[in-house]
Amino acid sequence: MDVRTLCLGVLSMGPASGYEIKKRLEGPFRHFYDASFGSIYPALNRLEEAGLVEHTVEAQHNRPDKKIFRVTASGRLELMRELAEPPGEDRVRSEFLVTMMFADLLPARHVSELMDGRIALMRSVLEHLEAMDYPGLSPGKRFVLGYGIAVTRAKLEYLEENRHLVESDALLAQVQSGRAGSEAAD
Amino acid sequence: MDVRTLCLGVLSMGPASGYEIKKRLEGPFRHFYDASFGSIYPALNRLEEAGLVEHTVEAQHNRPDKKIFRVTASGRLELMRELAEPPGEDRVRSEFLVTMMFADLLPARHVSELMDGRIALMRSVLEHLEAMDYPGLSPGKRFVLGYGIAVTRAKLEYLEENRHLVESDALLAQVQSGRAGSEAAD
DNA sequence: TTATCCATGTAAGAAGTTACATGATTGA
DNA sequence: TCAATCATGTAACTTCTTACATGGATAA
Repeated sequence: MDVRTLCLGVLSMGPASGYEIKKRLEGPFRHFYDASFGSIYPALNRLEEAGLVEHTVEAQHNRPDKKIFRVTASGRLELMRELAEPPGEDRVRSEFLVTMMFADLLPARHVSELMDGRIALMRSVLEHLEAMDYPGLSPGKRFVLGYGIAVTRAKLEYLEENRHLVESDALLAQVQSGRAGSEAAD
Repeated sequence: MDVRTLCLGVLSMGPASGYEIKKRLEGPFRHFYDASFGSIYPALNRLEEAGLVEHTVEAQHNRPDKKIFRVTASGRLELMRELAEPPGEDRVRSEFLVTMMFADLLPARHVSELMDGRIALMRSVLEHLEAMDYPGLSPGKRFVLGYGIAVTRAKLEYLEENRHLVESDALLAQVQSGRAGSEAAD
């Protein structure tokens, strides 16, 4: 599964331009898949070459024409074929967690600031997700959205309840073992 | 932050060969960062060129020599510099969630099987993580491990309590609106 | 005045994966 | 007998990101 399939999927929910696809990916998708314009536009052109989507042109005022893409019949088949394949493993890359893993190498103040920022971020993500939950969502969207909400809540709770593990303990441990500043400072 | 930094971080917790680094990344790291041999070995060589790590050779029986890497003083400085930078956004790519988003395009039986597999996977991940939680972990490791456990539990609970959203409702909705098989069949 | 939104696209480059080469040992 | 473990490494390839090009309209 790649950006091509993702575009096919988004288009299966309704026609859209490349620009709109990108915007839609910033909705509930955002938290489990991302794509840039630089990958979406070429993906759409390749999908069209393969006959999986087609487009009509809509004129714009002082702007490049808008290309509205639609999935073709064979595009729908191809999407189902792709979705029927066993999904690959999740790929996660969190620089925040890597940083926390090595929190004892950083000044406690810095760790606290990171933690504040992270908690604020999780709160805003949560608000954002909760605001999307209106009646009329497809079952798939509702499921995935609920998943995002549940996971984000768990993260937020965990951060609030366990930040002390990396904020004070690490520094205290250093002080107590007399290593404070011996390697890190200056 | 890339595989180079990650290797530097792993090595800051103790000397290791490339092979061992890979194994260690399959511990608590696994769930928020991944790297293959094809990226680790070149990364180590580049780190060494830059003077951030150095290695000693350990002879093996009928095997390539084992190269044990250690972080140098400037390597530690570089690691701290990297960790001090604001962490980039999390990147997540979950084919499972994409598939669930479009669950209504798939046979309900298939969705159920996917769900069973996913729940089993989450359970084994959870067991695996819980088994790692022994006294003596660094605060950073404990924090990150607890995070993984909390998030995995939340996922597991959500899946168990909400799988019905994509297993029965979607199909029922199709049947009820008389669209069953009109597009998907044949 | 500066940034953001709209709108498409290309080109260069980064980063990483997969597959291969080599090969003995150990366990199922 | 087949797969996995240990052990390092390279090369080809895929995939995606970043930066650029274009440019009017609108909001801060």
